[in-house]
Amino acid sequence: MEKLVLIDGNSLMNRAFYATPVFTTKDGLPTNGVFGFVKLLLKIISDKKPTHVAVAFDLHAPTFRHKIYADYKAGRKPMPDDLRKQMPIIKEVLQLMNIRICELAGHEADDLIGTMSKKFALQTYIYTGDRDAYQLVDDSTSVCFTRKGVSDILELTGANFQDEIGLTPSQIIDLKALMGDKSDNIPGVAGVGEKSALNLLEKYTDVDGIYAHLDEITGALNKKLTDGKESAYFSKQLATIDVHAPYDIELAECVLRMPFSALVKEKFAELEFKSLLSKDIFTESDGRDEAEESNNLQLKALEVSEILPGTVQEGIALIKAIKSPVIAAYFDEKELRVYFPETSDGARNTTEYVFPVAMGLLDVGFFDYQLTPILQYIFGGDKRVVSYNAKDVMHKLRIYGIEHTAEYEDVSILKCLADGLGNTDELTFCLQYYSIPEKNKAYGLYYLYNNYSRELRKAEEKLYREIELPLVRVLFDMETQGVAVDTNTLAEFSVRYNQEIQETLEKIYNLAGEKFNVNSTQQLGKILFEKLKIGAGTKKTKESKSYKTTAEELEKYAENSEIVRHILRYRKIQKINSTYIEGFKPLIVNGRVHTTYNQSYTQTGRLSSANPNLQNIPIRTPEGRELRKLFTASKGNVLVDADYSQIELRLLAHFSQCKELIQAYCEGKDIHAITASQVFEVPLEEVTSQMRREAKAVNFGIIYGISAFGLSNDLNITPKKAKDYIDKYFESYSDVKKYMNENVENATRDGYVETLFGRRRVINELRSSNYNVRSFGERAAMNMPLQGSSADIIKVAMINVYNRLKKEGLKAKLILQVHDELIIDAPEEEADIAAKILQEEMENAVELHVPLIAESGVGRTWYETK
DNA sequence: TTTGTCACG
DNA sequence: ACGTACGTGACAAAC
Repeated sequence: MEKLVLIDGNSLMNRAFYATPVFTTKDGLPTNGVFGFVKLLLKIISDKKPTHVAVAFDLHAPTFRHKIYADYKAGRKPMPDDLRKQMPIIKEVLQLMNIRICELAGHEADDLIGTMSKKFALQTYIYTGDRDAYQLVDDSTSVCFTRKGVSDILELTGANFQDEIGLTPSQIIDLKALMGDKSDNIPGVAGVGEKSALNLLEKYTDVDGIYAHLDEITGALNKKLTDGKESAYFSKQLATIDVHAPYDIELAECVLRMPFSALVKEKFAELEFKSLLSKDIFTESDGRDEAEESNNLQLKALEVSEILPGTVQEGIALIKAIKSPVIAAYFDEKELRVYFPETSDGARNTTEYVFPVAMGLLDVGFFDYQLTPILQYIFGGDKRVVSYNAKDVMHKLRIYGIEHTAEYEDVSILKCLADGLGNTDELTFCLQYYSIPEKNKAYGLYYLYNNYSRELRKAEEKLYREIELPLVRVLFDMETQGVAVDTNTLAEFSVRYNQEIQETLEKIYNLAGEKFNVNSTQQLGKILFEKLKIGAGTKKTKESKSYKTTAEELEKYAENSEIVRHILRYRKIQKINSTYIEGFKPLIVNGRVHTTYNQSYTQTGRLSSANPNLQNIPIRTPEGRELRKLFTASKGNVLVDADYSQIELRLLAHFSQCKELIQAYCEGKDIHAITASQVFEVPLEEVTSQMRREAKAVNFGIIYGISAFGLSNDLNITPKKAKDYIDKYFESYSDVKKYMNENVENATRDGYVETLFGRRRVINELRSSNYNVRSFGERAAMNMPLQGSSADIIKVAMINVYNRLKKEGLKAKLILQVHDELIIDAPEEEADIAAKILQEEMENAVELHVPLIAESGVGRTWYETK
């Protein structure tokens, strides 16, 4: 059967660009958008097997919509530079592929697609990330809408459209006519949003129907519709895709010719699309590259063999017979998938085994009880098991009561070390990137494990084996242990805060003369600056409607305005209540909260903490700090806490080899006071607390990759004055200046920076032609070695503390990490030894040119440890 | 899903 | 002439 695929080139390039990690060729040309687009195109071809393909693009020229509406798409952000550069490349690739490109001055890609879909009478699939195309769906035309970047595709057909969307295709136009479209700057009817638009369409079918029955609609909505009638019809006109565009094209021009010529392969090689070269989509080459052949073989889909519960004994036998020391195991709610590289007779295994999981046993566990022995054999032995997130797997096994003695490999962590970017990707995304069939998840894990392992340099290998992998178990135990919460105090706080929130709201409503949602920055801005006119206010952007209402901004009016004082108070207690009181309640299990540490997310090597985030519990204000009373030691225990003193500044002294700083730290001097004395040119004895405070801000600024504007903002001084401070600082500490300059220089040359232990972060921004983007890259380059080395060091300390507590047979357990702080939950009689261990291991985690100092405290609650 | 705000190191 | 401090996560509103 003949099938036509029509692609919205601009839309999918945009999606692909944002969904694909940034990477460039050796020459610094960004290619991620082209790569993502080509991947998607190949996937579409293999999924749909079309006989005809065309890709439509927008042209820059104004369209007929601009002619009737000058502001059409006004205010839309311009295409990012890095994407714009890729548009000619994709067109060149398409030309080489002999795929028809469609463009027409005065019309958008949508119009050409609509026109072709109506003109050609064959089954048609439209691929786009733009919902406008929904209106084109009919019995022979489907719209395939890309979601989550491009990884997920929603196919809307004439048959399922109504069920999926709740409207008919033509009602999509009416919907837009009513609610407008911000991104295209289509006005719609003022005051009508999605909700009322949907209601209206359900009752009256379309815009004509609504206006024919306007008398049945009452109240404010009637007025809005009456006032907005003209705008509604005008918007409808703008929203309607022109399916009769004057575009002269024959179906024969769109024939898809496969395989692609060797020129396409050459182009892919030039663009460094290595994973695409092995694909079976090119004309026969002269067979010169044997390695490519074998690579191709490896990437072909494996057989998938299902082991059903009835034959579970076979499954067990299979697992027991595995020879390979390394096996890959993937499992989720639906299935357990296993791959091992070597069969029992020593041949390369080409089968992936699947154990379907019976559903409907969700309470006890989603594993069919028959799977338990299989999991036990996999994870209870002495194999190395490859997984994507080992800690997560360990938790699942813990919940289902399976002993897990296996060693783990963690592909997510490997990936993050290998590519020097924080890892935000899911396993399925990584598989796509390497053209591994989605169904071969276990084989994919094994492939990725090998692939990323090979990519690691010595330093990263060491980081992985000696720090990240051992840390997985430490974090697993910390998460499992959890932190005790004083639920009585929590209940008291809850009552108190809810009461004060109500009282404060009353006062705000009274002073405002009306009720409104104080949480809404939009409403708040209007009340303060338009109704009450407490001052001019600051608009966030030039033409934006909304005023800035940050605490910093409102403070300016607080002295003269009672309502502002109440609002600031409301903000503060509402934040505390929603995040740290009400927000915590659902996360308490048996009186404890169990955070989840993400080990492969940040760009610097730090951990992050979520559900709940225990790394941002208030401390900076006395009132917020009270919340730390909620976090207590277990019964009969105390909390032992230690935090590094100025670890990042010490690392700066170490890296820069700055004599003055090193000496100051070796002698245990007050570094901020010394900085103050240098910057303000006064003897040390005459440094005031104000001067010390400002010098402290300068020191922080240095760590962040200082700028005069940043510092001036922080200290509320002029940029000029801030620049003086910085100049004075660098005059006094010229080694620091030299270090920072060299650091940025090297980073710009190499494209990455490194920590003490060789953890890399790739910073593509350094090569941007945009000043702001580049400046950001430079600051990040200055900061990462400091923040990242600190993260490396505390990880070492955590592993050492963990091992020592174990070795010395103590009951004390590590329970929290807050970047430069560790907390142990210890029986009272172990408090002293735990504190000693903590301090020793933190201070001796690594040897630097300056001493590392950790200061410890003990208390019943987190509040008391300081 | 994105934006604004605010909590931490 | 531009518009920023570095790194995170949670909540509520708005899109």
